[in-house]
Amino acid sequence: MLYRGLEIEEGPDFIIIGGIKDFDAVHTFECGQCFRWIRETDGSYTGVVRNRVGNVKFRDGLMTIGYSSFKDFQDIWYDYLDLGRDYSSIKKELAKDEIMEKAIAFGYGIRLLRQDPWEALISFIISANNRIPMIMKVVAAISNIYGEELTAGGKSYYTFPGSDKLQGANLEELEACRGGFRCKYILNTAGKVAKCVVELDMLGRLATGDARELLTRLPGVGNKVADCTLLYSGAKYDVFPTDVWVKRVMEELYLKREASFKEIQTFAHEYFGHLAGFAQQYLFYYARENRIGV
DNA sequence: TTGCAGGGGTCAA
DNA sequence: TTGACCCCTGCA
Repeated sequence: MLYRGLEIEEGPDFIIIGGIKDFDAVHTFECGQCFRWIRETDGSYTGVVRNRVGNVKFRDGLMTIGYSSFKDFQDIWYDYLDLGRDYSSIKKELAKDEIMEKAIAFGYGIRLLRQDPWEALISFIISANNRIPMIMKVVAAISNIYGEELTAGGKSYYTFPGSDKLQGANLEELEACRGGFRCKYILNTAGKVAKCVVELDMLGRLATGDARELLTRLPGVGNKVADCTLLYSGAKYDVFPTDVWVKRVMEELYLKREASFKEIQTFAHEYFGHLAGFAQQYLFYYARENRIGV
């Protein structure tokens, strides 16, 4: 059958999708935007989105999503994987200099996942002064303890717990997830989100600056975490999350000198405009994998 | 084997 | 503007 220009074939416990361009599983799941997709030995990735488990494989232009039905594709995967967006035109518009050309050629299959803003928020609070394998472990531990169990392929998976659930956690128990000094941020942020002091669902409707300001009211959330939350939940694409890697690559390749975070933000805003978020992701992946500026 | 630095940032002084 | 911060890993 045909769904929004994609050819879908439905199996007993999987679907096959044809007609997807500009996608690569490694690029998308390992470019640093998400922390819940586990690479399997066959090169596929298994993850939990909302209350569904999925196993994504992409080969020879065909995507297979295991543990999923066509309805799951309509309800979750199409949006989550951002399949409705024309990345070819984005890349064409961004590849206006040699640096971006290289970065895009390197991470040509990156798609910005439209993650749950709450999960992205907590994940990036955990990312502060931390490393990716560690972030993944902490997010998994929180899900295992506070999330709900799902079963797929004879294995257990866990949903990411909502703010209502996490706000009721006690600090000591949460600290068993090895989040360290970030645990108190998580707990306090969960309380504020559960009480709707900050409404995550309305972020997309605010001006970018206002959305960022709102998020930074939450404990453990500065500009970097706020921008990651906005970008990786698909709320805003004109942000340019600037961490040490992005700072390095911008200094080395564009500014040709040391620069402050604010200078880099200003440059990115003017140079990449409404596509700044996409540019950031290509650059980050390129810089980190090639250790640029180290 | 032990010890020490440092990591996708944020907060408080 | 500067250090501390949990916890873990890598490397002397």
